[in-house]
Amino acid sequence: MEKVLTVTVLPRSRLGKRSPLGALVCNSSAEGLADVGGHGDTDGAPGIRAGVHSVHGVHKVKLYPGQRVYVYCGGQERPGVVEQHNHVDNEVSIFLQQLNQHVHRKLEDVWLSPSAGAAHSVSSSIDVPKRSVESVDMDEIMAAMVLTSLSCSPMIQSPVHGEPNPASNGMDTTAEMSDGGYWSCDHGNSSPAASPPDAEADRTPSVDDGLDMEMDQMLFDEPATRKRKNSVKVAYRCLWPNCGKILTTIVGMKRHIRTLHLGQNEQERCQREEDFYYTEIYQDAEHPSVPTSCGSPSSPSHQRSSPSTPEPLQPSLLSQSAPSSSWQVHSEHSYQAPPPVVTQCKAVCVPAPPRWTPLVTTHQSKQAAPFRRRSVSVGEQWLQNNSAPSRPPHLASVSPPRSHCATRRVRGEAKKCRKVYGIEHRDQWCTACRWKKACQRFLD
DNA sequence: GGTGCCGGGGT
DNA sequence: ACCCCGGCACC
Repeated sequence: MEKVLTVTVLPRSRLGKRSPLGALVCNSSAEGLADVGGHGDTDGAPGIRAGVHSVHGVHKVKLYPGQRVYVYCGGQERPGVVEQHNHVDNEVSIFLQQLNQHVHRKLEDVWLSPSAGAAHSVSSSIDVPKRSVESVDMDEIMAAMVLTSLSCSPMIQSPVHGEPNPASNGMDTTAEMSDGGYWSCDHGNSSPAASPPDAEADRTPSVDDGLDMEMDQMLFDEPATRKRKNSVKVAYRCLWPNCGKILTTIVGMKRHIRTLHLGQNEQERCQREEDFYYTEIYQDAEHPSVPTSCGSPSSPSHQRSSPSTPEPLQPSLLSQSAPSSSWQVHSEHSYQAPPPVVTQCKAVCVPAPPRWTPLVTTHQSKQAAPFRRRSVSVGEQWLQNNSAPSRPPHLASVSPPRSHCATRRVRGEAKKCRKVYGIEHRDQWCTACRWKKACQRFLD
């Protein structure tokens, strides 16, 4: 099944056999959605809880928005409709129609069928499309994927914006952009002219990407995700072309979609289709704006490569990474003299020539590193004078000129292996001496 | 010129 | 990681 999914659904099959997403989608489409709780219910236990899926070795059950579930509330079991399933907390947000209120329950506390009525067929109580597993087709698989992605926070997908990858090429940018567009772009003027289902199909690749990412986040980045989810306000945005209406309740949004977009006669046929036409949006308390920025599609690269954002980042990254790399450089050889010299030399260092002021950060980081004093060789001087000024900053930062404020290690007073053993007993030298490195045996 | 050793290349 | 060596600074 996984194979089918991987090959059929995902254009770029990146899901390995053990891919969590593969497993989830698999379950979502075949068990989680079409056959939740009804499959493998061989022990005949009534009042199946969603969590019982773990009995089948499935640890994550996907409850999709609109799915009918049962929970205990006010001392009795009440039917409700899933609004949101938070995989991270394993918490389900449920709307209880009877009480007209929203509740949050742990997944374990959610029933997929009423506990009353022991012989109640599980599958009959579950509000699922009446289709067999064999009839799982593209639509259903895609639906599973879309629903899965809908139920997860778009914030999860947006971290890319936080740390733009300078090396990302056009392809990457495009993919990410379409992703962002999917989540939050205003459909008022930038929506595709295609009909919504087509639009949905068009988006599928991006959903794939997003899904991939968010699964990674969900499974491997839980703390961060949880932290974020708790601090955001949830709203729902209508994805219908030229609509973009935002409502705070999922029920209201569904009603909006049904009445305004789907129409009454389509209501039956598209029982759950309204799920496809809205998306959750999150408003962070700290950043009161829609998570994924929503630039005009005409200038997609503007967001990422805008000089204001990534550029300041670069120096800071450099200034953070450069020292460590310098440290690494200077300590990479185990035979080298230990750091005592370091503190001494740090104090001796002087700033780099003013010519390099644009690269202040690079030099500052470099300053911290040098261990020794070193004068400029003719060749180096020439390089510095001729090629350096015309060298683009990023190249310079990649391979900065040797810092000539550096100190070359003062020649030690101690005798070295060469002197002690003589060149004829080279095999008795310490390794460092043999390699023409700083003597390890006779430290200064 | 001898020596120490850094930076870099090869495996 | 290990090994080698060109090249430079210092003596």
